[in-house]
Amino acid sequence: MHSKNHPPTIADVAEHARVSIATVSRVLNGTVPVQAEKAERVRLAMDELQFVPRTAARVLASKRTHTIGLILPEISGAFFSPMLRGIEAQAHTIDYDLLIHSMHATLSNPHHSSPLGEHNTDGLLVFTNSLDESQLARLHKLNFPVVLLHQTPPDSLNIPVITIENKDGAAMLINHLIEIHERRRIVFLQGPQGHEDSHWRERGYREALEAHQIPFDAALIASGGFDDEEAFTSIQQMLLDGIDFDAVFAGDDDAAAGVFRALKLAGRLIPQDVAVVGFDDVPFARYLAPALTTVRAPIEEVGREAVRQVKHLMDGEQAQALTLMRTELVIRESCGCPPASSESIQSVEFLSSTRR
Amino acid sequence: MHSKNHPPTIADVAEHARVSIATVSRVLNGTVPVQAEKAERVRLAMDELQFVPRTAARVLASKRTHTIGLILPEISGAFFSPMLRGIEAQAHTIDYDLLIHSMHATLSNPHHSSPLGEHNTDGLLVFTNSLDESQLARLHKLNFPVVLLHQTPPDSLNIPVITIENKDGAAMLINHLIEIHERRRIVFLQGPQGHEDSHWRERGYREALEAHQIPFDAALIASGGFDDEEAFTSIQQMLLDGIDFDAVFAGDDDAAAGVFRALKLAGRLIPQDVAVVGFDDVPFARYLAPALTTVRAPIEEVGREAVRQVKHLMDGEQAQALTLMRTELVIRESCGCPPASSESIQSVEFLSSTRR
DNA sequence: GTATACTCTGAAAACGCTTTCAGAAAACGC
DNA sequence: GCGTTTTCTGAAAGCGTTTTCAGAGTATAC
Repeated sequence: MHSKNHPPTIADVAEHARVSIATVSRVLNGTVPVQAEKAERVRLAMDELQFVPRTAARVLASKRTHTIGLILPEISGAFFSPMLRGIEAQAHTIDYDLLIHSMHATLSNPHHSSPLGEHNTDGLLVFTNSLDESQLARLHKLNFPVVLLHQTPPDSLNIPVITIENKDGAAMLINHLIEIHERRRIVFLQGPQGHEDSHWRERGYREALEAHQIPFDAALIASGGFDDEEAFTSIQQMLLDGIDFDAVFAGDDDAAAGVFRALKLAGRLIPQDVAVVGFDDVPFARYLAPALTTVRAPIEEVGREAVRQVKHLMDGEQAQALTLMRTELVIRESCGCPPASSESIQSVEFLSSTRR
Repeated sequence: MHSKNHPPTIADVAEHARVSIATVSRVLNGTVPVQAEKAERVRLAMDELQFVPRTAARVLASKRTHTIGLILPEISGAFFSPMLRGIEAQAHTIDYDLLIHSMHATLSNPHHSSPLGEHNTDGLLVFTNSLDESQLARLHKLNFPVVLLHQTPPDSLNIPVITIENKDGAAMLINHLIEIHERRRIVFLQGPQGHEDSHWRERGYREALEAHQIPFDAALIASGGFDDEEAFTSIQQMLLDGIDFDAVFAGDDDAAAGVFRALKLAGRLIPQDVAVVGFDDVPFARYLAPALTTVRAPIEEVGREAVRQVKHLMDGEQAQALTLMRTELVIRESCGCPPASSESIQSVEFLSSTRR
């Protein structure tokens, strides 16, 4: 027989089904109607031969990769998982593959040509701090579908952005700290250099201060890097420097965890001595003790939306220039509020009904 | 000029550099020496034309995709991020792309042909509970490079596995609970159905019990799903059922978090009333209160090693049939131990030197 | 019953690379 | 100097699909 040990190609299927390869291709893609009987023969042949079309050949011929690329600076932090989850889920729904590329090494070794880009993917999701302006400009000039995550594009380029209401979220947090808990000396821990989320959170922080006539004090600003270790070190240093503060806005939840550790190690009570708030509401935020007051960012939804927008672009449609997702204050205990009433009532009822 | 609006191909470069396309290909891949002067011309032309080789064409011609596929059941939990980090980093180091595919939707819709596999990737990393036996068998028969993560293959197939010392880790935990903290009624929260890590952890749990002549009590086994919500519900139910226990081995750290919540809600003190231990030592484990005693699994290293092994396979070499990574007991406070002495000493010193 | 319009089909031309093959040129051995 | 290697190079043949093009039937309109 023709049982070569090569995997079957479309030609084998065609021969087996006594049709042309064009017809096989057509039933494969459903592009054009095929006579029912022949279509059945083809389907049968594909089954028998265990035919799986070669992606590369398809891509080469059709010029579409059916793949979305995701570029991020590095894979770390509690933030990352929900976001990828959203992206992957949505990509899957629209039947696209997902190619992931982190820049951690590439930056140091720039000659290492990035394989992501206009020929491996139909569209790109670019997380903040991953690509520099010139690279973005090049892709944009090529009219290549790109969507930015948590990063507004350089002025000249109108690349769609998905991001969240950082400023409002931060302001809500700081307002709460000032108005409800009467904090005045609030530390802000900045995120990584040039990180836009951090920029806007700081903006919200400053505006909230200003709105309450609290003068801005540069001594209360430090670097947290959206990372618990860095935040830990920063707070330790502030303590060492004898800087006086009664609250910390940690920049994000990961950093908040580091703040918790530094404060506890130093014997400061949270929230009595120092209130601490984070940002993102990552899964573990509720599990810090005291439970972390933070701002809920719809991380997973950001991922989904990004895929939706890049799909528009890939389909040649218009995409939304800016998608700004609402954030929501999540009050727990690290700000000084009592445990959520619903939970405690439930707790009491639960206890009374179970303790015999 | 010949400034078509199509992106440049190897032919354009060849023309520009006045050489044949074969020569261009050769300097591109460095397969065969090329006269220095010509090579330079080619490189120049590539630069000027901003030439980027089409991956699909390369793949089709060379039959190698330079891509590793990762298949997992779903993207969730704190465990996921470090693992992906390891995989991505190592893939990057050996200059491979990474294609990610989660099965969450595919399972419900099996006709949705999985695009990962023998034609999109040169090798596959398969996380536990992602592919069924028949699919594994097919890939194995094709001699396709596959490495399993946290899952031993069906008997007949000798597919390399990377996993961790679950049984020993669990036993260490239980021994500690019994010997140091004199716990006798230890709950075990199982992971997802058919999850091998869970199986071995239970094995370790049972053996440790047996070694101390503590009878196994089926009432102390419940489902935790490696997930905080599920663990929360399970413990709540046990409390409701009036089951008596003095410790919980949560199956993994995510579940441990859920256990914490259920216990606190019910007013049980950790570790006084109930000791709690987890497994994995995910980043947030140290931030639970009390800090979680757990077992450190080298998650990131598992990812790296998996890529190394699949690389061997892809290179036609032999791979290690079983890679069993050592786990390590991480004693913190949720078992009943005092805060780590090194930390508290440091803390005291720190305090005394900073408090003026 | 013929002209016109559809519907379906196969041949063949891309798609943009890698790789084989054989030849030209240069280097070497004696 | 004249064969014999060795080194480099270009022509051309794939790789396995999709897609265009034109043609063969078949249905529809009159």
